[in-house]
Amino acid sequence: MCKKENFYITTPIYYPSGNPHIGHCYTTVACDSIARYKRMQGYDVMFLTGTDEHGLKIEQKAAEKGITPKQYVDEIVEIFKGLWDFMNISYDRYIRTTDDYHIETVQKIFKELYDRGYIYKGEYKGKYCTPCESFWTESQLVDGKCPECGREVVEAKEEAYFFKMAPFADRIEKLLTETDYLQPKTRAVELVNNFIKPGLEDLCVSRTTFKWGIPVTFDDKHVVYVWIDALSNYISALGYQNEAYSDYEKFWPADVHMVAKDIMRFHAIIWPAMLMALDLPLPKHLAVHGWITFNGQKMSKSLGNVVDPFILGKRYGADAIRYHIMREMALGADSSFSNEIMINRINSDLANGLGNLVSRTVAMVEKYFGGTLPTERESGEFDDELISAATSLRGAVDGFIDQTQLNNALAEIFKVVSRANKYIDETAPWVIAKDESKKARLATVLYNLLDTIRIVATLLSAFMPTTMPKALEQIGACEKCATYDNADKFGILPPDVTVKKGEVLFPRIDVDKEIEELNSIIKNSTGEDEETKKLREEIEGVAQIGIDDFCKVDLRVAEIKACEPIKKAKKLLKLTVFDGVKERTVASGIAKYYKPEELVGKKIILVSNLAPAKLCGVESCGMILAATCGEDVRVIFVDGMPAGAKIS
RNA sequence: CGCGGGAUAGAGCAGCUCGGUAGCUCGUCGGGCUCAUAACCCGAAGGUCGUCGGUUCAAAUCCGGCUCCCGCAACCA
Repeated sequence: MCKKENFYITTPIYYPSGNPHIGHCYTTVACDSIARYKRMQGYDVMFLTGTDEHGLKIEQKAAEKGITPKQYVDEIVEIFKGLWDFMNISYDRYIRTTDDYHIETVQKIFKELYDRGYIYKGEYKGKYCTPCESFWTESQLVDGKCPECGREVVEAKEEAYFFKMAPFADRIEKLLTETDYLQPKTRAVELVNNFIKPGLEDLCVSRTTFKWGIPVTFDDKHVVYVWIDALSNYISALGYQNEAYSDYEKFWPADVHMVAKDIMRFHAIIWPAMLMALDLPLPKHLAVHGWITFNGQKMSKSLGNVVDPFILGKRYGADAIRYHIMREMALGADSSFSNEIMINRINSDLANGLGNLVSRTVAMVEKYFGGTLPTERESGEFDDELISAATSLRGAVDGFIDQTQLNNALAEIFKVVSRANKYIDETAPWVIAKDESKKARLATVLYNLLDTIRIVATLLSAFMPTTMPKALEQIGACEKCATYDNADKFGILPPDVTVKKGEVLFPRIDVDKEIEELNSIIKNSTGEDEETKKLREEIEGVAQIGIDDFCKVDLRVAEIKACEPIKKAKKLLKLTVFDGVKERTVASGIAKYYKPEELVGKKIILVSNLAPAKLCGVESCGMILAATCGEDVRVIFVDGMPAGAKIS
C-alpha cells in the first residue's frame, strides 16, 4: 500500500448567539458524511468544526443574562456539542475561537500582516451612535438616524486597522472564474460583478468599541474584528503559528470548506486574500450550499425550533434525519423543508425501499433455508444486470462525493436498492422455492440479494452510521466483508452465509398521525409557543421612553393625493400626500403590498416631523405608518378624519 | 437600461453545452404478486416545455422582444 493521502474538511465555525438549528445540522452532517466516506476510502482525514465566540452581539447577550461572555458561550457550546453527539458527528477536532492557541495564532497573523504592510492604521469614518456605541455606514442609517435605536448619530472618526484587499483583486477574480475553487461556479459571476469589479474596499479588521475579542498585541485599545479572528480558525486548528497542534504541514491546504451561501462572500474573497497576503496556499474547494427553507420561508430562530433536530431525531432516528436533509439538499440551491416532505421521504426510500428490501431478503433466507444458505449455485436470467448495477455503484458514488453532490450520491445508491427490489419480482423466489430441484437457483438468487445489500449498506454507512452496521449484521456480513475495498466486488459474503433477523431498520411512519402530533408538540412544548416567546423578548427588549420623547413625534392624518412607483426601486412607492397645509412627497416601502391606484384618496397616518431623506433619488419628507407581520404589511388607514388632524 | 439565476405533468426537479421520440422522484388511477415494514413489481392518465417573434427540413434546446418569480447590490423613512 502506498502512503495514506490526507483529506481536510471543515464546517464554518458557528456563531453561538442562539441554539443550533437544522441549518447548522445540514452543513455539519454533510461534512461528516464526506469525512466518513473519505476515511473509509483510506484517507487520513481531519474533520474540523467549532464555534466563533467573539463579538459585540455575544457581549450584549451575555450582559442581558448577567453572566460573562465566556460563561454564555460555554453554555451554548455544550448544546452544540450535544447535538453533534446526538447526530453522530465524527469531528476530529473542535475549535473555539476563545481557545488560547487560536488567540495566539490570530495575534501572530495580525502582526505579520501588519509587518508585511497589508494592515495599516487608519480612520474608520462613519456615523456614530453614542448610546449604542456603534458605527454605521451612510447607507445603514435610517432617516439619518441610528437603525438600532433611532437616535441622532454624529459624524465620528475612530481609529481602526484596515486590511488592504486591492492587491489581490486580480488573483481572486482568476481564482473564482478560472478554477474550480467555487462550487457551484454559477455564483462566481455574481461575486465578481458585485464586489471585485467595483473595486475591493479595504476591510476594517479592528475595533475599539467593544472588548469581547482578541486584543491586538501592539495596540491594546484594539480588538481584532471578526474576519481575521474567525477565518483563521481553519489554520490555527492545525497548529499554524501555535504549539497546540502540529498538523499544519500535513493537512493544509484544506480540501473542502463547506459553507452556506450567506457566508460565501467571506470565504470566496476575504479568506483567499488573507492567505495570499500570508503567502500560504489556498484551499482547494469552497462548497456552497443553500438554505433550508420552511414552507418557502427562510429559516429563522423561531422556525428553527419548529424543525428542532433533537425532536425530529428522537422520533425518527438521527440517521433518518441525516438521510433526509442530505437527500433533499442540492449543492448551491435552497431546499424546502416540511414535516410532510420529510416523512414521505423516510417512508418511501428508507422504510419501503431499503428497510423492506433487507427485511424481505433476510426473511426468505430464514424461511427457505433456516437462515444459512447452502453452497450450491445456479446462475440465471437477471443476475448479471443486478450484479453489474451493484459493482459499478462505488465508482459513481465516488464521483459525486468528490463533487460534494451528496444528494446525487444517495440517489445513485437508491437506484440499486430499487433494482434489487425489482430483481426479487423478476426471479420470484417464492415460486422457485416450491420446486425442490431448484434449491441451488434459489440460493443463488438470495445470495445475490444479500451481496447487493452488502455493497449498498457499506457505501451508505458513511451517511447513516448508526443503522447501516445493523443492516450489515442482519445479512451476516462480517467486518472484513463490509469494507470500501470490497464495495466494487461481488461474491464477498461467504457462500454459506448466515443471516440474523433483527429489529426493523426504519419503521414506517403514519403521515397524518405524525404531522398532527408534531404540530401539537410545537404548540405545547414550552407552554408558550415560540412565536410568542420571540415576540415577548422583542417587546421587552425595547427601552422605555417618557411622554416627552413620544411627544417629539408629530403624527398627523394625511390624504394620499397621488401615488406612483419609483422606477429604480422594487419596494418603494412615491406618495404625494396632503398634510392639511401643503402637499409633500413621501417614499414608502410598500410597493409589494399595494397598487398605486388603490391608495389614492385614502387617509393615512403621517410622521410629519421626520427629517427628509433621499431614497433612490426621491426626496422623502415624512413616513407613513403601517403594521408589519412577517411578510404581511398593512398601512393604517384613518378614513373619515380630515387631513391635518393630530394623533395622540 | 445595476449584476446574476430561473419559468418543463398536481408538487419538486433533470434535459439546453453539442437542435432530431420530453425524462426522473413523489402523488393519482388501473393491474400483478404474496417473500416483505398495507411494503414490492408492471402499466396508464397527466405537459401548446412562461409569452411573442426569428433562424432551421426540424427548437424545451440557438437568436431577439416581452411578462412574471428568486438571489446580490441599492432604497423597505
